[in-house]
Amino acid sequence: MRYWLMKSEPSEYSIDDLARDSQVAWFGVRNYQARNFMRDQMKVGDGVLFYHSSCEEPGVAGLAAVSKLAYPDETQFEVGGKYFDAKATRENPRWFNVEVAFKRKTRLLSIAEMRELPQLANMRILAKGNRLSITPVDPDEWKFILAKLGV
DNA sequence: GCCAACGTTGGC
DNA sequence: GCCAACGTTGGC
Repeated sequence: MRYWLMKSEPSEYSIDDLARDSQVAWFGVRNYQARNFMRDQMKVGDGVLFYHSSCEEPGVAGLAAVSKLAYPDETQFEVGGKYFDAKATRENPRWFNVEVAFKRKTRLLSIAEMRELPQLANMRILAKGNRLSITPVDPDEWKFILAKLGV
């Protein structure tokens, strides 16, 4: 069992949206590293920190879990769509997505607060210039964050 | 296979 | 809205 942090812009899809939907396909990822995490490493049951990015108060907003193994991202085939990829074919898909299920909303653990916690100093999300939308989380970091959030 | 140019990300 | 950092593209 592994742990992950997944970014989403709340104006696009927030923790409240996930609470409403219960489960969501994590489509639209167009970065190879993030794709590889989903395709090669994420397993059903893995823990997910749901992170709000590009918003007024960025930070961890809730918890989710991987609920379905990776499969080809349907949006790569949608001609004219935002996520269309002309080089992808059904026989040889390029992009994949897992699905994640809602666990719970938490108080916001802001990036500012995270930066002040030495236990989290090595998190990818805090590294300068980090842009990866999916990053692995250490079991120790996961435990610490859950304790911090009183979960 | 190099690398400059370009587009995107995302905190501030 | 700014801009640093990064990934991708494409000419050579």
